[in-house]
Amino acid sequence: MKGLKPVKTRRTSEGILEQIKTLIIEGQLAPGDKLLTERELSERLQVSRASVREALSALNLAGILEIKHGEGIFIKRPEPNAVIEPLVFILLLEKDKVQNILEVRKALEVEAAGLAAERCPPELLRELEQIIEEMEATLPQGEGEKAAQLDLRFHLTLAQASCNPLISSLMNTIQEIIGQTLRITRALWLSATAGTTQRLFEEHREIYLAVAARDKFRAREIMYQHLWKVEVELARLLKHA
Amino acid sequence: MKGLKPVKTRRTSEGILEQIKTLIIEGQLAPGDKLLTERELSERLQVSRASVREALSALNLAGILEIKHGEGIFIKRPEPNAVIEPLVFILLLEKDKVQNILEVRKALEVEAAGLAAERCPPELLRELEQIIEEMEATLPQGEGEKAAQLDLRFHLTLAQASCNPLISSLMNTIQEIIGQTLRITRALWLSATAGTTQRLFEEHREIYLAVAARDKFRAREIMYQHLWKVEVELARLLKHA
DNA sequence: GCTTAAAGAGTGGTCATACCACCAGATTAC
DNA sequence: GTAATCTGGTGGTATGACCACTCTTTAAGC
Repeated sequence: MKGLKPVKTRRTSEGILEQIKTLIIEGQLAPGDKLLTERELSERLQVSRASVREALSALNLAGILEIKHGEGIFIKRPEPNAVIEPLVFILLLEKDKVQNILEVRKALEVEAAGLAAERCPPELLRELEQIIEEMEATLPQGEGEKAAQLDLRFHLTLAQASCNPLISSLMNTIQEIIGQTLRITRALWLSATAGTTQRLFEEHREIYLAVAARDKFRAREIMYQHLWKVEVELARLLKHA
Repeated sequence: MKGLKPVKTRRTSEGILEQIKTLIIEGQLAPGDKLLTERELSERLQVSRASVREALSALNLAGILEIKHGEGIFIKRPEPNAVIEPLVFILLLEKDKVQNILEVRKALEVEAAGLAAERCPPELLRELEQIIEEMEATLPQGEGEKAAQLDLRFHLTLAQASCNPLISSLMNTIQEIIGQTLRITRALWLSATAGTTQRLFEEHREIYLAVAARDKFRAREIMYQHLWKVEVELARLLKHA
């Protein structure tokens, strides 16, 4: 029967943390709020303090709670970091699955490009223009730290210009994961992209111009082609690494 | 200084779980392996069993360990589901922002359609074909439970056909969240989609045909148009709800 | 009367011990 | 030879004690 899941909550600590999560999801606890103390939870739930601590420890690792020694336990504002750590852990163990995360990134970036073309506020459009100008100014220097920084700035600003905070958060998360886990030495990457700086710049500029022209289909198409080429190149590098 | 993070490991249980994770990342512990017992860990690490249990509880929630009462503690094979739970939590907290979730779904579905056109295995292509046939057979019945089930099956099978387990898992999750959180009564939805069943069917069929023809750009384009219309319609409904 | 230091209360953190419940393997009985 | 029982080892939970941190209150000194 689809939709039914095996009953898996069986440890006392699991029951405790499910209740706490439910309170948060239902809005009865909001970020910044203080949770009951360990002793109060223990009393209310009729369980030992050790079981309560196990549940709180798990929620702490999951980034849901912030525990302050001598002060109390506070609800954390959910942030991408809560998703990053498990993802990084998986990617560290299954490095060949980087391709999967790159495809998710491509999906989100193409959508962001289209939405940015629809919604980009003027100040972010100016910021994109400025990034493109800086990219052009650094062309004679070839690849380097500066070019990489500008590339990242461009993509993250575009995600922000989508005016969808979920996409923006996911993009921030994914870019950080990719940055942390790709096992490509800088020299290898730089040698691989040698001669393509001009092309990358032109593609970035075309994305910007499509966004500026409010042409969402063109923005999507160019971003798709741009990232498809990047994926192909990275797949080639990974195969020979 | 970029790359440096505040030293945050300070609780005994945090130190324990970091060591266990390091053993796994370095390959000294592999999925399926049995971890030392709680009492052994307590002895080796010179900490109490309660601290060990706190660490293990956290790793259990994170999907890294599998704890079997009376048997032992085993290393789990990492799976995308470990990522899903924190992501689901974030999505559930921002469920009021359904529009944002729908845009993330559109991004993933369009990418899945393109990848499915490239990679769809024959058995899934046959399954898609069968779903399309069942859709055609139920057309005279109009909207209903059957049509909704077929719609969901179509989209989830397409996600599976992308051969990207991350996309597939995310899609499963997002569909479930959308199903849980959309504040649209069934009657309202059915009345809103009255007269569009034929169009929805035709769009699904065109997506299938594009996938069958291995035309990834067309698959992407039709999926994009399909979901864009759904989003527009839902936005209209939400505004009047 | 104001400032500073100490005390107190409440909080989270860790530990030791005891006992329960589950599981797999070994042993015994038929 | 097979099934039932026993045993030892495992995870699960509880209780109580004490430590360390933080904030508030109170008292002492100027």
